[in-house]
Amino acid sequence: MNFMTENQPKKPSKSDRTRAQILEAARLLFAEHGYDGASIRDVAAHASIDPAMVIRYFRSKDELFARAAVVDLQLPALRAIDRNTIGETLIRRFLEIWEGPASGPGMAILLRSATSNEFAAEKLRDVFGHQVRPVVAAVADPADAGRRAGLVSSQLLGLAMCRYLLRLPPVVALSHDEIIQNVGPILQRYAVGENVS
Amino acid sequence: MNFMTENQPKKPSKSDRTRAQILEAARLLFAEHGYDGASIRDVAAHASIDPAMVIRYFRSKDELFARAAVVDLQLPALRAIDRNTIGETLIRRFLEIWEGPASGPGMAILLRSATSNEFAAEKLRDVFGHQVRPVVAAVADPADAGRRAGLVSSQLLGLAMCRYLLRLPPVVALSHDEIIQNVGPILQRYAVGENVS
DNA sequence: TCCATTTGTCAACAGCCGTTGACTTTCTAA
DNA sequence: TTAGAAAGTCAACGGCTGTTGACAAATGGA
Repeated sequence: MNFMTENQPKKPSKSDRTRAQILEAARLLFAEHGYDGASIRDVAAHASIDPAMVIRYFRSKDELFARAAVVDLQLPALRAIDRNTIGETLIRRFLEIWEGPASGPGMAILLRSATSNEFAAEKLRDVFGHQVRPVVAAVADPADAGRRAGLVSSQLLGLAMCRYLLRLPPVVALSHDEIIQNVGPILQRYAVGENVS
Repeated sequence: MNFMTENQPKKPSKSDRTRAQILEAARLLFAEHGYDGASIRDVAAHASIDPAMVIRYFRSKDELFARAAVVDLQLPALRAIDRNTIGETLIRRFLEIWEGPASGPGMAILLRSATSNEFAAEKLRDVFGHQVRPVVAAVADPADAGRRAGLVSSQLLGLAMCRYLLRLPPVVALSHDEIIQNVGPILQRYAVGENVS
């Protein structure tokens, strides 16, 4: 191990390219077939590499999944949030995350496996706690932030499930504008609207 | 095969009990660990039976899953629906389905596996098309029924995901009343409220 | 050029899976 | 009581899985 090049991003050595190829193939297959459904042999074949190399570069399938399941929602900075348009802001960002050209399949990876893989579930709860919750907390009474963020997440995860994983035809058919105009106000209400008990 | 007793519910023969035990164990394990996560050997052990018996009674794992994944939401009869309270009606029924003492784990079975098992996904789309959609169609313009039912389902599936499968703490902590009062109006709006484009 | 490190190939391992068939035990009807 | 069907047991199969170690090729600095 050459520890000197550890922090120097100068070296795009051959191994780095292979490593990236494996990770890209893994992200694609994990997103499409879930943790159990995507075998190491599948990933290797998709990256035109030997299965043993996958283990060499990432120590195990679990570690490969952990590396592949990194999610950064890049939600707006807390200071820049307008509480009057938080609902629309969230649903627009949601569409970028799931359909935007620059976004990877990070959320699909987590959501696809979260129902049958405890690590993925924990990671998803983590995304909620560290990325979604703070945004809601910035516009609502902190005492309510958890409940409000939970309701927001239930709507957004449900929409993602129906549109991208389950592919429920009427939900797939919705245009971006329809989604924004129908779901935006709901998120607005969950985040800062009237609430109960 | 004794075809004469086929339609006579008189005979609780030994085999019928075993068959029921296997099915119950299967429903429990499929609901908890998903299709891939629940092996036939697990089901057999849980039913205190030999794995070969599972195959004898149900011809294959796929067929066992198909028998276990039967869902009847028992939504209100179409004629009996009040369009002014459809939102509250739906969310109350939702809580009964998922937490009521008489309800089985049917929906959990489907939802747990729908992200990585195409049969479960298709079955879930079927429940939407044949059980949820007609109810919404009974209270809304039939031309909009699909879209409206889709939005309703996105909220309900998302809530189920967060509360029962992902177990997001703030969503688990919600009381029945909180859920009814927060989500009910949303479903009401999706089902019969103002809509766009 | 030469050698050491890196990168890649190949075959095999142990384990779990769904499924099968041969066998024994238990029950039931005549 | 006895023959035959039903119910249950057991060991094994082929296949796929993650993972490993021994070996070969390629690479790059001296």
